[in-house]
Amino acid sequence: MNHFLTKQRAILKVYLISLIERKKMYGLQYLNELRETFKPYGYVPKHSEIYKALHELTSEGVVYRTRKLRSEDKEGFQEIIYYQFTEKGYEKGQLYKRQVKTDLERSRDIIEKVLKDNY
Amino acid sequence: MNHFLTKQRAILKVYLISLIERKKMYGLQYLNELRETFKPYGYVPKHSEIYKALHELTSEGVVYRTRKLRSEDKEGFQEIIYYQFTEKGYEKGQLYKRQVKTDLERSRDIIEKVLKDNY
DNA sequence: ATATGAACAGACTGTTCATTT
DNA sequence: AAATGAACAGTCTGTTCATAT
Repeated sequence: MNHFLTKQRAILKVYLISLIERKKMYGLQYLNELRETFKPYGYVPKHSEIYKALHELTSEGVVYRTRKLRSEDKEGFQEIIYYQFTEKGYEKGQLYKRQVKTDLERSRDIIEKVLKDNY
Repeated sequence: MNHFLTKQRAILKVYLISLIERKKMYGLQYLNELRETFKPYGYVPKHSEIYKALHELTSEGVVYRTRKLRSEDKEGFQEIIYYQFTEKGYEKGQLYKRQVKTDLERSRDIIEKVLKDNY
């Protein structure tokens, strides 16, 4: 494993864990949240990335999915999928976040060093 | 162009430009320098990355190559390739560094935000 | 073993297509 | 149009192979 800067997938997963801590949401809601989050930085997450991140958290046993039918006024029934922590999910999520934190700090240190060394 | 964190190729090119500003060197010398630089961060640049970065700087007209024969005591003649700025190379290099600086600062801001938002 | 380079493979991310309501 | 998902394509990086001294 060669380390450079933190991968975007890891960062998205950290945000998703934090969001799931607060509120049970579904895919496109997370997408919109995260697009708002990164708007000032010119980074626009793609929907496939969010879904892949959610799928990973699911297969890693951090969260589980519940299908629900969204009954809207006009439209019919649209199936949406909510995510929440499994029994051990919260702890697993915290562990993952801690690991990524170390990686983020290392990345920040690298960037600081690059700026210091070259400018 | 979607922006997330700065790519390692860009960072290596910035370091190479800075190194070429100071001293005319050849490929594996840059590699060793950069391995020392990133040693504390667990990142070990690969030789192919350095060569690709040098090739890019060459085809972008920032540097040019000069072949020299290294006559060592025991060994025979090993051809090595030195890099130095073209006529407009220094300026081009500075321009590139400025562009990457903006990107590095944005990346640092993103990482700071991720740390602030999730921990 | 040092030095350079290219070919190939794998990982990561983005774009497009498919399906349903 | 909103929502989910998968397939496919492109890019970036790492590993391996080739060549020469």
